[in-house]
Amino acid sequence: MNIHSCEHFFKNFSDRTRLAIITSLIEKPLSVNEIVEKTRNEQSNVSHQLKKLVHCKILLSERQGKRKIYSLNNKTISPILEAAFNHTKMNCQNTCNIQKND
Amino acid sequence: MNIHSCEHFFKNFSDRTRLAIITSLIEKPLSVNEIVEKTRNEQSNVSHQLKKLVHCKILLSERQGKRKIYSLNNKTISPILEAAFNHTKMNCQNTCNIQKND
DNA sequence: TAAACATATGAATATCCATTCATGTGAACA
DNA sequence: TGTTCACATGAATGGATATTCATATGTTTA
Repeated sequence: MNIHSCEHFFKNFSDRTRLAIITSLIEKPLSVNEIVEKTRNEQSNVSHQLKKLVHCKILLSERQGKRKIYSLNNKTISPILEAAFNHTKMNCQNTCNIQKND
Repeated sequence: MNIHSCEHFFKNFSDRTRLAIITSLIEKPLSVNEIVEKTRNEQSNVSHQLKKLVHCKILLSERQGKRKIYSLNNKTISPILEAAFNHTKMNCQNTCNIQKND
């Protein structure tokens, strides 16, 4: 097994803003403005990052009037988040950690 | 669920050299020199990246005489690679793709 | 214990990319 | 149809980090 450009896929998870966006969508789909408010990032920055996440189909988007609703591509993304969470829980207690309810 | 520094964990997978190192170890554990040869990267670069991978316990290491053998922390890492492979197979046919047998 | 082999490390730099700013596009509603 | 709301985009830049180079550390063997 060899890798060509899977790095592009993983790169989406390796940035604080994008991870914040991803986790903000775990509960339910949100509009851009809702993501902006929930993650407390600039709107243009959020849009830039959303574009990358959609490109790798980590997120799906759908227009609703003026708004654009983004959702997690749960079928394949949840297992990755689960697996990553499991790793950090077992190995990275206080270093690289995903925390609940903060 | 909110994220603190899981980005550091994922960052390990988001670099070509580190991904090459990781996949070079899927089949079996290897020494540094073997990884250098298999991935065709500079020895010092490989060492730098190995350090990061070990820090997040993505790899484990064990000294054998002069050599140091690195192995995948398979219990938790395999599921992540599997899940990522599954995502790219289903969604990123020609873009962000993990390919088998080069 | 000196030499050879194997790996690690620090500093320098070169590259990449997240973020910001300014502005553009698109949809709705008065 | 012009104004407001919602989101996207291009260019510029500042900061992070991969890579390289030179050298250090650690391990074995002659």
